[in-house]
Amino acid sequence: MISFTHSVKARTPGLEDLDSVFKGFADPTRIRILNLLAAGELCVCDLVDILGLPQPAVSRHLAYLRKTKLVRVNRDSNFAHYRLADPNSDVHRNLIACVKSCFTGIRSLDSERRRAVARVKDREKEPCR
Amino acid sequence: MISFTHSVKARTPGLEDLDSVFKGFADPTRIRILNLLAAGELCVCDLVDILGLPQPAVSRHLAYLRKTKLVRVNRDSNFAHYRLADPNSDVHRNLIACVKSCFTGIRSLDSERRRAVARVKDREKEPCR
DNA sequence: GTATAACATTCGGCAACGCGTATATGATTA
DNA sequence: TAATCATATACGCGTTGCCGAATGTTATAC
Repeated sequence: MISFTHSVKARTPGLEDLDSVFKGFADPTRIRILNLLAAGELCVCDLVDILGLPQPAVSRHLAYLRKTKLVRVNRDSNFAHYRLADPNSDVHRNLIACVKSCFTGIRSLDSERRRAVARVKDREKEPCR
Repeated sequence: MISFTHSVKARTPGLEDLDSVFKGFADPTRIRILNLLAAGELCVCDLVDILGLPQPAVSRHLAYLRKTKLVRVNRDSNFAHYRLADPNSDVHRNLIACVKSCFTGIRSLDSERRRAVARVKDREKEPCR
């Protein structure tokens, strides 16, 4: 018998799913990344630029976020465009809503988010240089 | 000059606070504990009983949850009664709401919560044997 | 005072994490 | 083909997290 682990809708979420989602949020850098992606789709170079962190650090956290299914990638030739994944549980949905509303008020996140919004807007005109 | 680190209201929350809250949720056992405490106040012996884990394990996770300010204790002679702490940020508030609503539907959590509700009710009549 | 009960803390080991540095891969450009 | 750019992964290392077992602490019971 084949188990369709991809058909998210079919499976009732378990404790492991919850745990995984929260672990995705359990790091300040990843919180910053999720906050930036709340602005829209960004490529790794944008994230590196705004976060001011070494590229491998960002890439590793993105890998972690991919594993926990909190983000998804669009690969366009040699650019990787990341965005928030569509939530697959109530908790996930709630946390994404949290990123988009509750996170405002944390000063460092606010200013970064503004930069992300501007960058997303730029990308609409000129796609990643 | 004295810094009133205790007057929570005064300080605008930072990234570290966010991180701390999420780290509190980043473990399946702690998620289970928070889920149980959503039913009301419980003593350690109740938690040990319902979780079916060794007492030191529960105690250590409770210490962690205290450190992250997600729970608070009432010590009554030789019993320790734990309850969810009053949220001190939007994110915290949102996550507690999440515990009370979004967590329903995870089967293992549901059944444990029912046991917790019953236990809380028992305690109203007969306070911790 | 001794025993016991309810919790908390410590220690030792092991796995997971986060980071810096270096390197690999794959597409693009010269 | 060689060089370069964007991104990912590997390696080594210090840190943190979790667990079981043992021990501490405080209060009640005998």
